[in-house]
Amino acid sequence: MSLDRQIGAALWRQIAEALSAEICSGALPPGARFATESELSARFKVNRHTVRRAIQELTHQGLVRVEHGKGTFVQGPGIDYPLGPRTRFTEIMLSKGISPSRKVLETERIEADGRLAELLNVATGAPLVCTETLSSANGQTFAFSIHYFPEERLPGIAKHLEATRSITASLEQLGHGDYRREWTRVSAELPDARIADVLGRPQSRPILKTESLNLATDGTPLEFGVAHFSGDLCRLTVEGAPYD
Amino acid sequence: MSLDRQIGAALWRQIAEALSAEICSGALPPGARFATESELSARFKVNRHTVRRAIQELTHQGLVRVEHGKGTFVQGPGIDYPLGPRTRFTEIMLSKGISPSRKVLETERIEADGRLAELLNVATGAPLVCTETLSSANGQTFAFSIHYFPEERLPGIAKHLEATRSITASLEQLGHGDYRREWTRVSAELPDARIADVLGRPQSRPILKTESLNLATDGTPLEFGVAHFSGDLCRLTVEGAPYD
DNA sequence: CTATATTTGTGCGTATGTATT
DNA sequence: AAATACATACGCACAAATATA
Repeated sequence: MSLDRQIGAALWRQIAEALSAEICSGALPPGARFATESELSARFKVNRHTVRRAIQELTHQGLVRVEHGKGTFVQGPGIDYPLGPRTRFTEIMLSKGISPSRKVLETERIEADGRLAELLNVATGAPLVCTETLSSANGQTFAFSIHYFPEERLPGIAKHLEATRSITASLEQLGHGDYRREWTRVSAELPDARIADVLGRPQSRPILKTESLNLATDGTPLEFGVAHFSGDLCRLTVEGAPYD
Repeated sequence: MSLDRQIGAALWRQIAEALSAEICSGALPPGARFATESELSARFKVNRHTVRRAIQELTHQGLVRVEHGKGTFVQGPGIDYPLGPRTRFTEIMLSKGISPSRKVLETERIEADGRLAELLNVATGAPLVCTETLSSANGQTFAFSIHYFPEERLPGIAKHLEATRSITASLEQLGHGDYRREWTRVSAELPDARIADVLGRPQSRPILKTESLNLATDGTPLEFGVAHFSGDLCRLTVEGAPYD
C-alpha cells in the first residue's frame, strides 16, 4: 500500500479508499476495533488530520463508527439483516410475526396541534395519547415509530397500552379489532440524533420515514403513526401502483 | 452575535448554528453568494479551518453548496417544490400531467444480467433496451429513472422510444396501451455523484429509490424501472396498507 | 478511588495546490 | 498574468472522554 503524493487524488481519499477496501474485504469483523488515528497516521506517514478526514469519509459511508475516547469500530454493513432485496416486506413482517414483536415503550398525554388535529379529525388542543414503539426482527431493531391516538374516541387507551404493551390488543379491547390503513406517505430523510441512536445507526445514513393513518371501520381516524426505518436495511414493498 | 469560547459547544458548531439561522430566516435568497471563508474567518475571529468545519456542516445539511474556486452559495431548501406535505403524489402527478412531461434521454441495448433476467422473466443474456428519463414539475427536476424493456417481447421498442421519446406512447404502439404496475419497492439511499448531479442536489441529501415492475394485461413483464426521487422534496403517497 | 495513559475532538498558524475570475 | 477563493496537508497544543494501572 503506497500513496501517491504527486498528482490527482487527495491523500485522504486514497487512505479512505484503502481502508474501505480492507473493511469490505471482510478481513475485519463488524464491531471489531479499528486502528487508532495515531497508528494510521504512522502507517500511512501522514498527519493525524489527514487520517481523520479519511475516517470521516468512512463514517459518512456508514462503514465505521467513532466513539470519543474509546476508538473507531467497524460498523457491520447490514450484516444478517432480515430484509433482502427480493424479500417482500409484507411477507417478512407476517412470517416473522413482527406485529407482536413490536414493543411499546413510553406512553404520555399531549394536546393535538393543528396538524395532528386535522389528521385525526379532532379539535385543536384535544387530548391525544402518544406512544413510542420499537420493531425488531432477529434481534435487530429496524424501525422506531411514534403513534398518536385520539383519547376522546378511545377512552382508556393509555391504560390499555400500558397493560398490554400492544397497539393491536389495545384497540381490540376498545372494540376496534377491525381497523384499516387509509394511506401511507413515504419520504427519505437523515435521522436526528435520537432516532439514529435508537436505530443503532450513524446519523449520516438515510432512513425511510413513513406517515400513516389508520381508520375505524366507520371511517373515523383511530391512529396516526410516524415510522422510521433503517433506510438501506429495509425495502417497503407496495402492491399495485403508487404513482400512476 | 458572539461566540462562547469557554464551555460546552464547539466554536464550529456555534458558527454553523448562527449561519444556519441566517439562511433559514430567509435573509439570503437561494442561489445567493455566501460570505467567503476569509470573511467569515474575520467576522467570527476564528481560524479559517474552523469556518470550514462549520460550512461543511451546512453542506451536509443541504443549506449551502460549495464550488471550488467560485465560492459558497445558498442552496434553496426546497423552494417552490410542487409536492407539499399534504399533497398526494398521485393527484399532483396527474393534475400536472407529469407522465407526458417525462423526457426520455438516451437509449441503448444491453444484455440481461441474472437479476434483470429473473425480474423480466427472460433468459440471462437476453437483449434488453435500457433508457433513462427525467421527470420534472414546475421546471424542477425531481426524479431520474432507468427503465429496462425486454426487446424480444417488444420488437422495435428502441426505435419507438427514440421517435416518440415517450414510454407510454411506445408501449401503446406495440399493442400495450394497457399495462399495469405489479409492485413497487421503496428504499432510502444517498445518491451517487451522477444521480446527485442530474437531480441538482447535494450528494449528502437522501433520495427515495423505487424499483417497480410493469406487466402486460396477460401478466408477462413489460418493464422494470428504477426511479430516484429527491427524498425530502417528495413524498410518495400510497393508498391502503403497505405493510400490514 | 486516584492518577496516568490512551484516544478522539477542537482550534490555531502556516504553507502550498488548484480552480475560477 | 494576477488576484481571489476553495482544497489539501503539516505541526503544535490542549480539551474531553475513556481505559487502565
